[in-house]
Amino acid sequence: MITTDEILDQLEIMFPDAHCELIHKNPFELLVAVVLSAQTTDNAVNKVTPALFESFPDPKTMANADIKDIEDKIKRIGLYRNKARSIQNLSKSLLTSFDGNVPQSMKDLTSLAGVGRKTANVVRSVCFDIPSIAVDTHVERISKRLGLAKVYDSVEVVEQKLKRKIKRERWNKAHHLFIFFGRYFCTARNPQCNNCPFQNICKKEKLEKYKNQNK
DNA sequence: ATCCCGAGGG
DNA sequence: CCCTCTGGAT
Repeated sequence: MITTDEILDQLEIMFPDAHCELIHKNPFELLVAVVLSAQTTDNAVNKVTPALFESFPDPKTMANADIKDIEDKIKRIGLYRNKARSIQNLSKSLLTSFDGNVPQSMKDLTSLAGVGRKTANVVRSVCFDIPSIAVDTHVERISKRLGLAKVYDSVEVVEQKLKRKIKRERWNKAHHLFIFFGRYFCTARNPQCNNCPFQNICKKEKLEKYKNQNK
């Protein structure tokens, strides 16, 4: 039976430069980019953020902007009304509660508009190098296909199981390895099962059977 | 459980 | 056409 460490070793070989692909120059920009990335490809986010940050480079300008100007800048990605409201309100909170800085604690981060546990984990990991496992659509799917979590586990349970099975010093890298594997190889539709090194342990069929039952 | 919500791929 | 994209708030 393959160990979790061996899975990660294999993924390191396949994706030696797995990293955060959201363009950002500072914690504020990453925070906003991650909020924008909900249910949206990071490629799409990277197309709108340069112009967005040129107009609104910091919490103060973002907080004082006309909401419609923010909406126009991000219209091409989905859920743009909610996201515009979130990043403006989040910017206001950064000014009033955190002296204009992005906080580091889970509690403070998730107090911000549009910031849930997944977004907070990404910011903590990438900006502050705090060991974290952010469970998004890719990490959830990969974890279940590789049998690291049960098909019926919630994202919270998936996070707990990954943290238990993966050495703490590998958490941050493991997250991006799963993202790259899920984004470029073990995709939701038409994954490259033919040349996959994990065929013998894959729970893909089981996961799909479970999902079909519950709809 | 539902809504938000455009763009790109198959 | 249908599915998916680094979810969160109600």
